[in-house]
Amino acid sequence: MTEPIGRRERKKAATRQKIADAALRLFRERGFDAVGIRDVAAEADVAVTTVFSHFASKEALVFDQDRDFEQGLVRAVSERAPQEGLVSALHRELRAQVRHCTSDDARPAGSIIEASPALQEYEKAMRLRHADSLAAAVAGELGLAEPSTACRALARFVVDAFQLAREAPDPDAALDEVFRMIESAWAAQAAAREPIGRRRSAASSSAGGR
Amino acid sequence: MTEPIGRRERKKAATRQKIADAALRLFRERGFDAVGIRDVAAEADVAVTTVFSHFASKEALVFDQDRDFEQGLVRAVSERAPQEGLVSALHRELRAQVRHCTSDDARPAGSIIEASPALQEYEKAMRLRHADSLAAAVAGELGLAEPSTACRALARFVVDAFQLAREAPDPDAALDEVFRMIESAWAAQAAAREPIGRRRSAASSSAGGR
DNA sequence: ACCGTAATGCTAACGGTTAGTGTTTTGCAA
DNA sequence: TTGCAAAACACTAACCGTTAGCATTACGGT
Repeated sequence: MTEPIGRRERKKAATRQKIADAALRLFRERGFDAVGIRDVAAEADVAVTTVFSHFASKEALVFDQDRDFEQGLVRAVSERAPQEGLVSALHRELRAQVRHCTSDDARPAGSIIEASPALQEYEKAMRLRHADSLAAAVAGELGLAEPSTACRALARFVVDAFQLAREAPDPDAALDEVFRMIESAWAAQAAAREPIGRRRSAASSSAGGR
Repeated sequence: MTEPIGRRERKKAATRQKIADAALRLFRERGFDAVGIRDVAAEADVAVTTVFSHFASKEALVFDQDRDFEQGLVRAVSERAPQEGLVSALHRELRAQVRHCTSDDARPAGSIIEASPALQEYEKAMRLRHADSLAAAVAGELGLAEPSTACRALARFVVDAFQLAREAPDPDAALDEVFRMIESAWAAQAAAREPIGRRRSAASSSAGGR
């Protein structure tokens, strides 16, 4: 499944890793803003253009492995248990993500981001793009051709919940609190859509396991 | 109230206006990305450094008068009618703002922003900052020393509502829809905070005038 | 062995932004 | 009026992220 790789791809991956390692090391030592792309390239012993052939931007050097977030959200809604509510599934997924981010401080990226306002801005913009993906996934789950306003709103709220939870002193409690609000908001939207009638297979009910 | 201004401040304001006008003219003619700061400076007949002494960035040249949004939100909560609900006041304010943005296409900023993805990113990041101001205002209105999680969530949701409404084919309807969700979310949060007891002077109820 | 191509390198540049350094203009007081 | 400090402005030169252009090397399939 991950074997048919030749020397070429191995070398490419090695170069990429060498760059990422060098960047992380320098960022931790001197801080994100005090390290130039040219420094990273020199430390990794590659050309500047090679850095940009592996990473789209300087910020992408920090958010290298952070594709998990977007994928996690989309999978949480598409692969959830048959009768589990959309919001509940997202609640569980985000609880796991928040814990992974806050507890695993060993991950050096966290401290680097906290030390650079520029990086925090970048992260927020990135999460907004994730919200669009989530909105599309939710719309698909509901059988809609394109995301409705309610889908988009839900997706935004969920991403907001993640960010608010991470900034809060007690992330778990904050996440639960915001998700109570989201749960209610989603229910109100569903009620307005179906005045009186049969419910969809997926209704609501907040996450249980704690 | 706006009189005790000397020649110095008048000249400074004139220079600022001259720069803003020149920038807007060039942006409209050639597009945001095709105009350099050096072009703007030349057109306004000032030095590049002077441009940056009046505007923090190239993007700020476009979002010059857009302090209205932030101020409007804060004033909507602080200067609302005594018995009007927080969410209702914000709903009314945003309805006005959305209409002002969508109808008043004469304002040249709108078309410039639509033509540049970079500007749209910048705008989203800007709105997030506005959410923090709104959260602080809401917290103050509730007698809290610092914004609680619920305040921050409400502020985020409100800003989300604005952006979603502007992107929607029917902005007014989308705004109403998202605000139904927000209203419900806020009510759920209030209920969780006061299990059973007297209500605050400001409760809820959605905006009426339409 | 051969050729197309992906990966990397080097140089130079573009555009936003800033530091350093003067020069003019303005407000204010002696 | 004169003198002076500060603000506003100009000019130069650079820094930094990013990209284009082109040369070179290493690899993979034929």
